[in-house]
Amino acid sequence: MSVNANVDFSTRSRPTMKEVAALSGTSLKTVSRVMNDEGSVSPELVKKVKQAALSLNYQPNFTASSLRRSDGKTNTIGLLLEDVANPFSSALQRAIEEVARIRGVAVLAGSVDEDQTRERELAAAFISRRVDGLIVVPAGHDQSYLQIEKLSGTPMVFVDRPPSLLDADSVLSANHEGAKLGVQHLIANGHDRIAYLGDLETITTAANRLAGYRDALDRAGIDFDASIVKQNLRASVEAELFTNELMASDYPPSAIFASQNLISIGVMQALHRAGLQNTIALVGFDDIPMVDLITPGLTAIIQDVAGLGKTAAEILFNRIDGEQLDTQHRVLDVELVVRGSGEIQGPIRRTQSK
Amino acid sequence: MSVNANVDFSTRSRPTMKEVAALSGTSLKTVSRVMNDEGSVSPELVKKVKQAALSLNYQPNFTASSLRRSDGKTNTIGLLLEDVANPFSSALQRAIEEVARIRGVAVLAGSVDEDQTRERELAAAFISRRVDGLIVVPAGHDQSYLQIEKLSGTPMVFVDRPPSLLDADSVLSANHEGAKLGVQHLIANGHDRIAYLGDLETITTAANRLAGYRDALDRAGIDFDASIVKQNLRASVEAELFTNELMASDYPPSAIFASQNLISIGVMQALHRAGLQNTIALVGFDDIPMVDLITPGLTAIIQDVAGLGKTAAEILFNRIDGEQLDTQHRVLDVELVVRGSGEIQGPIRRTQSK
DNA sequence: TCGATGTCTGACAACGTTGTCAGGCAGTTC
DNA sequence: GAACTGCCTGACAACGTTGTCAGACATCGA
Repeated sequence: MSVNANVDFSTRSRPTMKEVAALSGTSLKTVSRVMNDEGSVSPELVKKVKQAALSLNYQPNFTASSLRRSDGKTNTIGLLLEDVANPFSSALQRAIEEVARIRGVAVLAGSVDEDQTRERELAAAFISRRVDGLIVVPAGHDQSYLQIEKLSGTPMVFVDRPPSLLDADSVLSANHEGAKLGVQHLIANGHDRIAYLGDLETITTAANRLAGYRDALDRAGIDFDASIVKQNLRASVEAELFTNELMASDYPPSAIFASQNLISIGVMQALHRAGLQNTIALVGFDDIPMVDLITPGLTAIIQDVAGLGKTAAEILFNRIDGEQLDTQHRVLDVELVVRGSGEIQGPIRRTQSK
Repeated sequence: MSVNANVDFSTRSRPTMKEVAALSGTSLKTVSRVMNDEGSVSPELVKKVKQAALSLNYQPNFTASSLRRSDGKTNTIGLLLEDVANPFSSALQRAIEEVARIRGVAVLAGSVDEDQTRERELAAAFISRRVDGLIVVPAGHDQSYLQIEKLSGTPMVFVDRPPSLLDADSVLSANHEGAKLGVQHLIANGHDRIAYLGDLETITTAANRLAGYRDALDRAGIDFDASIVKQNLRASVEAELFTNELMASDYPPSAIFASQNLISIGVMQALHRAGLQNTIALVGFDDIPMVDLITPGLTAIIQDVAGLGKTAAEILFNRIDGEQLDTQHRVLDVELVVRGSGEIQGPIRRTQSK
């Protein structure tokens, strides 16, 4: 029984342990032991089995293995992202992949597109594949459908937005604080008429940022003026148009706070086209890639996206390892990065800072 | 035997068909039939089974199912990308996801980071999970390790770069043609001293772009000058530094061709800092997000990234469906987008075009 | 009334692997 | 030489599902 049997791979289906056992003249179980480096196999047999496996080009079937193993782990996790193509989601995915890779865990990722139905479908697709855990940027406002799944033992961590109607771990950015910080920065630079351009108001993150904006105004004794606040802007173009409206109005603001990067882009576009980029101050939430080619640079509140992903992954893997902690709620600091657009002076002279 | 039995989920492990069968007073096989909508089950039984499944919150185990099913499909594909976080990769991922979603196929994605070892490890990780197919942006220069896998029946499609030492489908952009087009555009605008700043020369794509550059020069009768050609630039900063060097040299070029977006950014940064952005012409390969905020805008050769992903996914799924075609080699057109930086006139007056 | 036909159902084996257990064998101890 | 130990090996069942097949039952036609 030669180990170097000439095998025609082209007609062969994928070999199994059974075939490796037959070729090496040993039993299925011994092959399994060798493949899992169990150590209780004599060196000669190990060698024979490995040769046979090599000559058949045996590839272990991890799905069969995880079905049988007592831990039942698939070494696969699922990611529900807003849109894998947007920079926030893909940076998150990358950070999570980094942690997963060290543990030999593969990552299933999918885009939810702010659609509740897709969120549920994707979650179901991942669950039916028995992922060891889920990391979710929720779109809908009801994650109770995951309750039973969580009780069935699938750990899950929410990122960027908290879960609704479900008690589960979350890792968020300091949205309220960040927006407050940005608006206070504008106030400190002499502005008291600051527009707010925001995302879909149903997104918790967006709501928190608006609250931060209001908080900053309150503390400075500035009245909230609904006429210079616009939410539910879904694209750069919408932000651009509203900025144009603002600038054409009787009493335009001297500064703008943009709650999100697509909105910052729209505002910048409008200001540049109107030649107002050095007149109207702007602070944006979220960074924009390559923003330093533009003058003035965008003063921005920057999230630690990699930190969000890494933290979420670490919590998830701790849970997967069986750690029993109370529900975790982490909030990561954001940072104000000064680049010029936020330091354009407003009409009011003050020495106050922070 | 009530179907509405009160079950304590918190201590329960995930229910199986067996339990659903027990609760509904029928057999395992009948449950299976109901779950797969096989139709040959009487309406009353269907109802009973569905109620039992619902009350236990039964979730099918797709991995067990695919182990047993005769087609053996996991309805999962694997993506080997350069880096899930870069815009090219994530746009590709998104386009592929779009096609996969329609078929109920989930997507495993991982970053290879131009590292051969990671490429092989990731491929092995996906193969051991028995993906139905692979889409690969190869990093190494030897994909022969996938030969046996391909013969074992796993379809695979290469994107952006062709496979080496392996006969397999590929979907590429017209890199040679695109670079040629860009350089010819500069020549048509009066330039005859055009620098070339390029990526790692070992990447096929980069090599093809350099060849396109040389081709355009040849056709215009311009000599190749190695002193204004620099390859292996791995970051924007390196491109920026080399641009500075070029501009400080005795005989600086009047135009630059940047073979890739990170390089374009570096060049733009250098030109802006030196105040030369309206003096030195620039054409870049690949688009840059939000490039229209910068003046002059970047004239660029733009790839149809979504098209690459969609085409690759379609070829892959055709193979998965068992289609037996010759190896496919698709090349997608690229487009020259005029935005200003490439139309800065050079020293030579010509009326020649194309 | 009988066999033939069709519809629905369940027992059983199987997918590729690992957990459990018992058995064979050599070495050690009394 | 019997009893014990430890090491190595393989038979068997099991993970959760689906393919195969045969059986139960009802219906139909002659």
